[in-house]
Amino acid sequence: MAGFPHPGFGNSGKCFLIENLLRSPAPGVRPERCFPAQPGLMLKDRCVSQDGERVIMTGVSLPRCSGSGPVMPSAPLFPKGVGSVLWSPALSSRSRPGILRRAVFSEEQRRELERTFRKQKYISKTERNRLATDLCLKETQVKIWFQNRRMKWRNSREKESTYTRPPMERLMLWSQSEPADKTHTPTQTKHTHTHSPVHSTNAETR
DNA sequence: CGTCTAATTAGTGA
DNA sequence: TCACTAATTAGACG
Repeated sequence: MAGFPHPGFGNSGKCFLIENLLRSPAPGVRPERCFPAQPGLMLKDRCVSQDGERVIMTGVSLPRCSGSGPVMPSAPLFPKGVGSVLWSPALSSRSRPGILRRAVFSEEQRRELERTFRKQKYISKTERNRLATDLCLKETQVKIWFQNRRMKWRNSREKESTYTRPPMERLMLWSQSEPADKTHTPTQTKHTHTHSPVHSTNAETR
């Protein structure tokens, strides 16, 4: 397979767009503000909302649903788990194949994630759970974030060492920063706590 | 339009 | 079944 299981998706997939597929005027939606006072709020001037299908409000910026954030609307728009994207549970992930909803995490959310990442490149289940609830994200999102983050981190290190280090040294660095063997689940943290692999200071972000 | 990055897919391992 | 990597797709944004 490896291709795209869904026709009309993929390379030229933009042919029939969401707009077409699910066009909806979304009358009650004010494109110009997802939330008051939310800097983390991406989508500056559009908060696309199509039928509630794709309201991206990333940011709802829940600086912490558990109360410590600047603003939390009294009514939790996201009952849970959707700190960043608002999609109906019915169509989570793949109920609408070919349509990718991409959340944009708020600054707060990222900061927290980054902070955790700096300490541990691999997150344990418990930590993940905690972080997720803390940031009003789904566990999956946290997981994915860490995955992507690791990739990014690795790539950047690789590049860096490609230019600055002799090959041997690079290898050594690798063995240091990777959790023993990278090919299999480093997260044997099944129920134990994490094993912070090495906090290699370098969780560089732009 | 290029970059960043969230999400998806396929393949693998425990 | 779940998590991981690697590659890829596609949305947000400068």
